[in-house]
Amino acid sequence: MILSPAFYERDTVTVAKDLLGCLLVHREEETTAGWIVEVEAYLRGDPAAHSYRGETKRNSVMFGPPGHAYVYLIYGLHTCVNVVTGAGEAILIRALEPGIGLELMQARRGMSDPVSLASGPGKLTQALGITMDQNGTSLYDGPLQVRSPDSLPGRRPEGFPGEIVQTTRIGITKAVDLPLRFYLKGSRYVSRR
DNA sequence: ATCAGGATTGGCT
DNA sequence: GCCAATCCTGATT
Repeated sequence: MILSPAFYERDTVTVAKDLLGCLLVHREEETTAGWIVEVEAYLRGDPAAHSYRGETKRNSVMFGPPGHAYVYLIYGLHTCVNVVTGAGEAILIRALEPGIGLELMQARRGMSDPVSLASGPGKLTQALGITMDQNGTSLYDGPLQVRSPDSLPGRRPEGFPGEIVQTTRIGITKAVDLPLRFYLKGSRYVSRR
C-alpha cells in the first residue's frame, strides 16, 4: 500500500530508517520499482544540506509539504531523488534493489547486472526514469510512489527485516562526521560497504 | 556578467 | 586509485 502523508510527518531520521525496505515505484506506460536499501538524512542546521543557506529556487521543494519528491541535477549529468519531510529536511535515496520492470531498467541503464542497476543515487533515477519533471511531485498521489515493504506478495529485499547499519554520509565535503547514512545490513545492492 | 563547485558515475591505470 | 564529463546554481564582482 501507498505510504500516507502522516508517514512523512515525523522525525526525519525516523522516517529515513523506516524507508528502508519500502518500495519506490514509478508508474508509466510500464512500471519500474525497487526496494529502498540505502538512504541519507539531510537536516536543519546541517551544512551539507541544500537547505542550509535558506530557501532558494532550487531547494524550495525541501521547504514544501512532507511526502513530496525533491529532485536535483548533480555534476550536470545525474539526477538524485529525495523524500521531503518538511522544514528544509529531506532524505536522499541512495540505492535500490531492483523489484519490478527489470528489463526496462536494464535497457535504460545499458547494462544487465542487477547489482549495479540501481546501487547509487544517480543510477536508480536513471533505472526508474526519474527526471527533473518529478521535482515537487507527491509520493502518495501520483505516478512516483513509495509503498510499504509488503507491497509485492511473497517478495522481500535482501536483509529485510533485519539490522540497520549507520555510517557517515558519502560524497559530501561538509559535516562529514555526522552519522546520517543508513542501509540494510547484508544487502548486496547498497552503493558501498 | 562571471565563476567555482557539486548529496556521481564509469572508464582507465 | 585517479580523473574527466557536463551544466546548473548560488555567490561574488
